[in-house]
Amino acid sequence: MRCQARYRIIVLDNMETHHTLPAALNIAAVERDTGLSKDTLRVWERRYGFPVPERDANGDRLYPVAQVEKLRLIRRLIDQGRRPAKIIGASTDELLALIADTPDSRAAAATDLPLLQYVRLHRSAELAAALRQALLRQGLQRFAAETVAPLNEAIGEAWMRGEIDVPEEHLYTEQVQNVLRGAIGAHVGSGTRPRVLLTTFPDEEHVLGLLMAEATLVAEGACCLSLGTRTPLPELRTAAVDGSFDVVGLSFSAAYPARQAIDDLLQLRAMLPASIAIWAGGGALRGKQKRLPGIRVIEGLEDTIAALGEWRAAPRHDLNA
Amino acid sequence: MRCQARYRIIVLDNMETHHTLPAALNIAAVERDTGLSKDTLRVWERRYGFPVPERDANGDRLYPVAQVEKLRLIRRLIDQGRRPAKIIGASTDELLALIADTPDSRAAAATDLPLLQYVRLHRSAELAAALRQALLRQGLQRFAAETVAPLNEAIGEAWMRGEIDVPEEHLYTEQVQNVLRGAIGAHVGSGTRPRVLLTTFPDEEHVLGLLMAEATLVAEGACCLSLGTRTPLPELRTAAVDGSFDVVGLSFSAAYPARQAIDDLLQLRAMLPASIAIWAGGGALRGKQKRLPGIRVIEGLEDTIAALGEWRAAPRHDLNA
DNA sequence: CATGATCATTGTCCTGGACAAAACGTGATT
DNA sequence: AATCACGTTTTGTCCAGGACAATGATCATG
Repeated sequence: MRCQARYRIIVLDNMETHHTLPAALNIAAVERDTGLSKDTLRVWERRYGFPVPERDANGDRLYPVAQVEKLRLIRRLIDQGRRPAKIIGASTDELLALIADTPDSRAAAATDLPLLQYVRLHRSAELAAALRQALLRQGLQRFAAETVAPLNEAIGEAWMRGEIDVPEEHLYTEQVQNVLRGAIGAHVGSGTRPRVLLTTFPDEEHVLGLLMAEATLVAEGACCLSLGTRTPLPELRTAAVDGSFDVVGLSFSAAYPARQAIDDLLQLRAMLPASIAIWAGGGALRGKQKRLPGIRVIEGLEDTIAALGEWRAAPRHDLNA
Repeated sequence: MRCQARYRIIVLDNMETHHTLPAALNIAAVERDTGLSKDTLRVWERRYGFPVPERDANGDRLYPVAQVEKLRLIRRLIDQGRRPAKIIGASTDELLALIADTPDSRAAAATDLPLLQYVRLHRSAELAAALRQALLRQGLQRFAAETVAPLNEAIGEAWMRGEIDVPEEHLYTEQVQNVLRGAIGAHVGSGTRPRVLLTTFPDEEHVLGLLMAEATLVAEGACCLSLGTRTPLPELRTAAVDGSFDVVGLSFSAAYPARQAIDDLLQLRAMLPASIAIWAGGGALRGKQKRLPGIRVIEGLEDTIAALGEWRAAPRHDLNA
């Protein structure tokens, strides 16, 4: 089977066998590293003349690392809203210039956050200590809203501008998870209402938004159960109904296509009984409330508390359950 | 763009619009839900005559949920070592019988674990409380080795046997993460040696093995930095060298192809200076020590402590760094 | 029994064509 | 100025069917 070896890399030894770096990646590895599907990579080659990979003895594509780097830059710019045809012909340097030209100067201001510097410099111990200190000082709720949320945004923007890379983002996510999960675990609070089931749709893998929501809700005395990311819709329905939950909460990162988020939410709405509320929040849903009948759009972390208040103030819920 | 809607589902309204369930999934959704690639799905249809999806107005495949269910069963059996041609013609009931026939009767014994029952019954609060209690009773290290590890295995086997589903596994993973990460965060211990960089390769997304390793190491006074899952090799190299780590630790679930694990590890070994040790553990590597020169294979959690002892007893490390 | 050669199975990659959904641009309307 | 409606262009995914190498299975030999 040709691709059973899912991470096949061709190594070209230059002089010695020490410190060899992979010189070319097969199409599956490029798909993983850039997030561009194999079909997209092939159709770009056909249409725009880039990338133009080498071929191995069998005629399979082999992408030099330089081209993969450029693909990564292009991917970033497309995520910012640019279109492939406009940028794919540019040189690597021009692409870097485009990325640096992001008019979002707020990012530069946010750069002053000392915590962001810890991320940049890989100071994980200091980062963890500072996060924990902020948690103690602010309490769980304000910690999520006033420390983690802005930091999240600053990291996202730094990522867009290419100022941080995979390891920095991973490190950040790990440390925040450690702190948030520890704090969430400390709040036992079972048996209270409402009972909220938290998760994301199958194509959404970002976990921090979910954890922040859970932290906020738990701090307000709700009884939360998180299924983590990527729960298939039918399973989500079963879990919500069988567990007699009051609310299903969904989190969407800004990268999630808004249109798909709306479709998926309406689909879920049709699958769940009306007695179960649906709350949905995150970047993909800003200002989409009117298009989502039967769904409470959460506009930011503070709004979570408002939604909770509304639910508790609502005339009647089956309290005999 | 045809697949920009990555989670397109065709809903057939039977009578009312309430409680509609998706009747058929497009090929991308099936790929996500079953883990079988689009190419594999198409080639199976060509070769074995299953699955045989409907077609939409455009000629695109639409897989009825019944066929997706069967595909999931087939996938499970293949993961157990069966071959597609032998089982793809069987009926759903016959497949279920095959799964139930797993000779692994240890799973039945492990079923008695009370914690596993909490997972089965979605008793998340009780599960969390029991985990926390076990942690307090046993301490972090024994908790990882004597509670989490066996539970992990039992869950894995129950999954293979089809006794638990996506939400149960997610719920379990979430709760264990909450407890483990809280405990890991409590150990500060920076500045000690060795400095260990923990992560997984890009195709490995299971996080629990990594967390268990981190818990064990942290409890022994190592200075751990986890990058979470899926770190690309070049970035891993950079992070390890720039952060002047003594050890890079990799975790492999049992589902990771052993051959690929070996290739990837040797590749990493060639990329890192000899002064940085590589430790690798997890199901995919049982008994593979001899094929991996320059890599310390960790045979189980207890062996982690042994490896740590060996490292500390080794004649000389650059202590002036 | 272990080991090596032969054969069958199987997953991935290839080419080149097609199409619908999203983005864009334009002009009319509030 | 915004907002909306509409035609045009761009773009990502899907399709068919052929090919091949890596893996597993089978069988012969030491």
